[in-house]
Amino acid sequence: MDPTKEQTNVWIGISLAQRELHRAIDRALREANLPSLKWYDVLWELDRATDGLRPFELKSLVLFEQSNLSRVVQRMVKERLIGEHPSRKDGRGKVLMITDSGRELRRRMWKVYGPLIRQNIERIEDSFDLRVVAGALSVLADRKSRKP
Amino acid sequence: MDPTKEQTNVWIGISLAQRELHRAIDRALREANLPSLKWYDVLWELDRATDGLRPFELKSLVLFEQSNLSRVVQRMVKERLIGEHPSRKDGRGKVLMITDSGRELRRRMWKVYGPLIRQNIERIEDSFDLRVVAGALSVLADRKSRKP
DNA sequence: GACAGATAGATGAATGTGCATCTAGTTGTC
DNA sequence: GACAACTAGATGCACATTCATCTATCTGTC
Repeated sequence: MDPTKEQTNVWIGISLAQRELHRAIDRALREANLPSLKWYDVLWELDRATDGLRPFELKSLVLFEQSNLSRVVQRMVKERLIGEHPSRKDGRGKVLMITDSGRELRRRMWKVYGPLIRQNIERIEDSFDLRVVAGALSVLADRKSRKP
Repeated sequence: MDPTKEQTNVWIGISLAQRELHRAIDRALREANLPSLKWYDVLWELDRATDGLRPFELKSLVLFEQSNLSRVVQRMVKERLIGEHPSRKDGRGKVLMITDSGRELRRRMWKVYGPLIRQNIERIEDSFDLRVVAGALSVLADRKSRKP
């Protein structure tokens, strides 16, 4: 059945806001000679995960396509930002760990990325409760909460 | 300066929700042998604009890169979904108009797209006010409201 | 009205992305 | 323990996207 006008507006809002901000951030990173947002996502998740992550785990955190993640990882390994170690538990798999230079790159990227998040999101803070907005979005991002 | 935790959560929510829903919708369209969401966006804007649109106007509605829009339009013209007419007012430009078969394709796409919007967004409706969420997002999507 | 800059749109080359498919290893079931 | 079904990850291919330019036209200023 057709969505309501409000439902449609939420979806359009998500689409356009993401397009606009993503582009602004990626542009700023590029201008600072830094890699793109996707690499940041990977570095961030691996930096948090103290025991490393399997690619399939990483994939469900960052919501990349599997084939795409596979190639991103290859490039990042080549740049020595992350390291690969064969998985002890699963002969098919490997464990990804961030390297020191990966950690350092993430920090440098954050110096560009962080302020842009702040500048952009704080524009709505006076009129809207960020916790409400974030709460709604996090439900939508969660595939598991979808009905079958 | 660093963003707050809530600011970051909003941005992450936008990113992940968009990635997840966009992929689900594009997949459903592909399974129904229909073109991707981007084409829908173009068809929709041209269907609303009774006098047609110049590519640069369309671009600021759908937030595509100019070079990309230029090629998307080329493909859609080749498929006879939209028509090009030289602009009478501006020798550099052209005016895009949707064709009947473009209108019809949009209707068929909506039959897949619409229900997916509904199913996904209505999941948050009980807990959140959609007008609030949409309002916040629309501010973020609007480049003009950004401070310099 | 001539010229400098701005704007509309197209395009070559490089890169990214997605789907389909492949291989290798794993888990269950009998 | 053998075999079928499943999962992790890689890769060929086609296509989409981006950046950097380019051309043509337009607009403002003197």
